Amino acid sequence: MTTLRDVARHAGVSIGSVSTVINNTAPVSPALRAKVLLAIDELGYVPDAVARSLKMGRTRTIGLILPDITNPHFAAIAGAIEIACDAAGYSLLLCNTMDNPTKELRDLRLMRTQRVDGVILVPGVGDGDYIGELNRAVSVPIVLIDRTLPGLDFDAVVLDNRAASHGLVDYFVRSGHRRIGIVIGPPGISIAKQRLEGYLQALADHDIDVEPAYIAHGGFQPEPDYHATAGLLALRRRPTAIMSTSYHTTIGVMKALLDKGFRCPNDISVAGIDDFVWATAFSPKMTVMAQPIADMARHAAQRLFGRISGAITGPAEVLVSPPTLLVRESTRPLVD
Amino acid sequence: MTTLRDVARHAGVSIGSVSTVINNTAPVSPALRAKVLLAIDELGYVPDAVARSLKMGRTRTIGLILPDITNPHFAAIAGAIEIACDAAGYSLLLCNTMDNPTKELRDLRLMRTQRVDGVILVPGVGDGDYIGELNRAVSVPIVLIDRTLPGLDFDAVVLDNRAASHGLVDYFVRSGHRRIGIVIGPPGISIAKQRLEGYLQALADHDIDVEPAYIAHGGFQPEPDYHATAGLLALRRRPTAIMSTSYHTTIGVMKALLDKGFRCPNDISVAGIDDFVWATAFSPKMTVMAQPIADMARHAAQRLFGRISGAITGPAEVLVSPPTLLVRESTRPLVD
DNA sequence: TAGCGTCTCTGAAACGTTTCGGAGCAACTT
DNA sequence: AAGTTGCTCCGAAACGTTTCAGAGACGCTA
Repeated sequence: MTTLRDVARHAGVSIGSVSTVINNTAPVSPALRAKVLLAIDELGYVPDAVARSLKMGRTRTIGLILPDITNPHFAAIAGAIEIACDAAGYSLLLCNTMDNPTKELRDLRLMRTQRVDGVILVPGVGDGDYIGELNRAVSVPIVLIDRTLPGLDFDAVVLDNRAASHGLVDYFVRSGHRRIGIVIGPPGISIAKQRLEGYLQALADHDIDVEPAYIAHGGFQPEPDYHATAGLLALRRRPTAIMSTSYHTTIGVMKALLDKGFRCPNDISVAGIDDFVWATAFSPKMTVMAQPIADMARHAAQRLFGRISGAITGPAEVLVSPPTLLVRESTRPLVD
Repeated sequence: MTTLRDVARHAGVSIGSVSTVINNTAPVSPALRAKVLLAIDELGYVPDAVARSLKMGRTRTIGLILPDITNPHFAAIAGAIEIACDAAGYSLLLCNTMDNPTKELRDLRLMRTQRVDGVILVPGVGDGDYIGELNRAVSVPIVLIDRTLPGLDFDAVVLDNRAASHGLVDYFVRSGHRRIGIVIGPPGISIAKQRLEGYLQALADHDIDVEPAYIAHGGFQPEPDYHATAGLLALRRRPTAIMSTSYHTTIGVMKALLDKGFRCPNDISVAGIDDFVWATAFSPKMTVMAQPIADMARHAAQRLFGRISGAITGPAEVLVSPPTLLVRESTRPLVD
């Protein structure tokens, strides 16, 4: 590995001068610059970010901690953040928690030892203990995305989850449905809680009594949500419409319908939260509440960069993004 | 940020002793250990990986460069590699090339300045220039995954692409099809080339003449592959079966069928390469050649770790993994 | 008692940068 | 002619670790 010293020696100048040329942090004579550039080229010198980070006290790296990169929803977040990082000159350290609190804590600590300049975090189900650890664990700016945490003032950018499920219920009701089921995730996760609240509020707004059996708890995973849906379908008076509350949930729901022999939308209407490229490639094309996921991720990244640079100060802000209803073919008006 | 020095001072011992305790790299008295551990705890000291990396000459970080994390196929790779890294005590630096050679080169260089210990790379369409740069750009072990590069001896783990498309054609022929179309990606990418070869070879093996019009070139992206498929469907004597050669391609193909009013498999059979969770959640459930993607990724990671540690030496090896045919409902025997 | 291992621990050098006080020199001002 | 200013460039300190030669203390043997 060739170092600054090698370049300096080869060019016959001082180490400091080479550094100045590389970062052009001060005016230098054309002659010096030429000599240095030539030496760099001849030796194939590449600066050492590790040494640089040590000296500068910052790594130009941010950490991204999310539950599961395999989930297209989080992959979309990761993709948008990577682009933002690239544009801003940051590197990206990726961690997958698998919704495992222990792993999440480990990842958080990793961020600390790795001295990242900031963290973008999709928090999992953290108990009080976890939140304390979180506050302690990281001494750099954090911005939350997608999910949020109670009693924590971090910058955050999230979907208007209540509006999303409220809107879905509204749409169902407008189409004549009144027996509306929901497949929802674990209540420990903020979005599950909020999406359920939106559902309940919407029913109340439409003067529809809540039927507890219509609320099926899954796990935001295809498998448990499949079974949750199966439960809904086995009901004597089953719902005429089901709302799915996440990408993975939608897979579970649709799989259950297919396996149990229900046609969608003929026998039952389904709408979900989260859009995806293949939502229009198969039958039925899915009616969904789409979230501006790329924008949200971009915004989270910008906010983090602002915090890091000090351009943004002041109290934490949470940006709530509005969802968009995309009516397609998995839903239809209820005709008696 | 509290340092080793702070801990040492607080515990009333030398810096070196603290280091030895932390890494227990030499025997120390119980008393010393206790004092140090207490001080670490009281000060909330966290070791600085940057300084450590500088001193040790390695970062315990590997780089992952792939075309598009948003593509579930690559996301699956990333997920499996993250798990392997976590288990082996490595951090993961993620880069998205978007199949842009310029960006890919930039990412490669980033790996070098970041002093990662190794790189796992899904190479894009690189010309000769690129390969030279690649060799020069990185001085650490590289292992290729998914795609490969001509005239480059890096460790690699790839699918048996010829067998995958050959097997798909075999299956179609066994089902009575003889007019078999293919939607294929850009020939610059190794897997596109190999998958096309498998297709051609299989046709030859079955004594079926190649119909050039049945070979539709897309881009391994939903959009161009949609149009490529539309071209196939507009043929006077259109294929009775279409094989899709990637995840994104399958989306394009199925979307085209849906939009153009063809029912699958009734009007036309479709089978693809790459399985995905939602392949069984919608209609039709897709017949696919699945690849053992998680195993492949794990293997790539292990191979890289072995190269880094020096446990693996010798010439580059490429591991070719066999695909598995999963017959579902997007294909059916041809009845005349 | 002197010499010698053994066991702990200390202190300093080194990793590759950035940064900054100051040296050297030429061109001005007075 | 002496002093001042401005422009380049140099050299060394510092960032937080790891590592290693060696200092001290202790118990043993001869």
